[in-house]
Amino acid sequence: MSVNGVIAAYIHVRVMLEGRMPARQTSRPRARQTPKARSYHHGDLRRVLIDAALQLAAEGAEVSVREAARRAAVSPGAPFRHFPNRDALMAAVAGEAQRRFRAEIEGAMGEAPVADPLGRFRAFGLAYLRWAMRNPAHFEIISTGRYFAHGSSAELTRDNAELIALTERILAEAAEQGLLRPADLKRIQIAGRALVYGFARMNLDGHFPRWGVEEGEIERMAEGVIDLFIAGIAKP
Amino acid sequence: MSVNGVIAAYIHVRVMLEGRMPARQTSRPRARQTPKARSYHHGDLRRVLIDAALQLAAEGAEVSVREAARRAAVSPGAPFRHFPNRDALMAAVAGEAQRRFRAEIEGAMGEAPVADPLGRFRAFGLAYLRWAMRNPAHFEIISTGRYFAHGSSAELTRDNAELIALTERILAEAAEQGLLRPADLKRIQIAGRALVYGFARMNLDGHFPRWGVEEGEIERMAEGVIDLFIAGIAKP
DNA sequence: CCATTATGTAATCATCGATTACATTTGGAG
DNA sequence: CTCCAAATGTAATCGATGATTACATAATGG
Repeated sequence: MSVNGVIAAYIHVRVMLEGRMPARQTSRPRARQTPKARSYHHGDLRRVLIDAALQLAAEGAEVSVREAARRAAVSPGAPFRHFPNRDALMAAVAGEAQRRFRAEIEGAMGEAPVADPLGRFRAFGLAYLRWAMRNPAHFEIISTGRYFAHGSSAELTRDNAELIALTERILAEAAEQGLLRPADLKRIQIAGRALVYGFARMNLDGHFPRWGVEEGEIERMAEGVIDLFIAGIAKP
Repeated sequence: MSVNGVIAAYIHVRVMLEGRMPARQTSRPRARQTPKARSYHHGDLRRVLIDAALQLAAEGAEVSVREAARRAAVSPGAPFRHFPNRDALMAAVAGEAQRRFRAEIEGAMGEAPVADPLGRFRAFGLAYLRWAMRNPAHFEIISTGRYFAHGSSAELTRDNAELIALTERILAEAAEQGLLRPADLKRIQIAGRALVYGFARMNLDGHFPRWGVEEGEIERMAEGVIDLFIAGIAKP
């Protein structure tokens, strides 16, 4: 094993152990021709940290700053150059997850007929639940507010308000077209949201086994629950 | 300052810093006449730890084994004589909280007229939500399954199953009396639970500010949401 | 070209859950 | 009553984590 090999192995071990990438370049202090080669500065560490944290969450692992740093092959203190604390990182992660959530829902809404408010309402609920059940860790992060202070992610707040406004418009249309039994619209809106949120969280929090609902039945049950609710608010 | 004074001050500092209560008795190695005086053995540390943890949760603080030990004036390792790990402590805490939750709900149900299934269903939902909103930290612990492995608290599992069976009976009675629109009972049951669970968690997770619902309106909104749901499943 | 700023590293702290070896108490067998 | 074993608490220690500080290196713009 050459001297460089030994050094490389040493670096590898350190990377395995702690994820640190020593500043030492094996040769040529300035490798101009390969700007992609990891240099002392990372490139876009902020972005990479968010992605690493998202992936950690998706794997069901606990999101720790150090682990994200390890995956970015960077020292444990480096993330704090981009986020004042762990919560700020989580807020950024939540912002990204919420963006995807909103995109998914709005995509599904685009396929529902504009002229059918209750159909759109149903599509909203279904898209909401499908995403929540297929991205449980991300849904947890954006909904719980346990990982960072409320409102510390402007993106999350904005996208959330947008989704609330969307259901508000849909229900208003349904009411205008005389599709609803008489009831306070805000109450319907909140009840509907509580229903899907509660269903998503029952899944997330592992309640369904004790309700005797098998894994494969959950999506069908979600549909049934939404339909039950809509039948309850719709004019007979 | 006397020598004993110095020792007392030293002890005090250690208690302040780490919450440890040294075994050293200022005199009389065996104080028979006061069995309550803290001796080397604690008496019922297990119980005290659970209560300390419950109180920590109620204060909104993070529940840590060390902090519970501090409050019990015991060394950081002592709790592990009673709980194999942190999760086991949390499971015991959850068991205790769930016991209170069930007692509260069954108490409220006792006041509802037996002959009115839908009224009992409504009372169940209201009691559920009231307790959840007035004991947010306890509700969080018993519902989330984030603090300990599923099913590691037999008490929690049993009480939970009991509550599920209760709503099942109530709905069956309602159906027998012809009070319900035709629908799958299990679907109604799960939808109802998702509704109240979702509402409770929206409150817990701080969603209501962004829905424009003030603190004082929440209980009224809870009532409205439950009534909306019942009106939806009841035969017109 | 150089200085200012941005970004990463190294070293260090306090806290936490957990484990181990040791100390003290308690309770039962003889 | 005595003595020993089991139960229970203490002390010391480990590894992981979030966080902070001083320092090193790169990037940028006048």
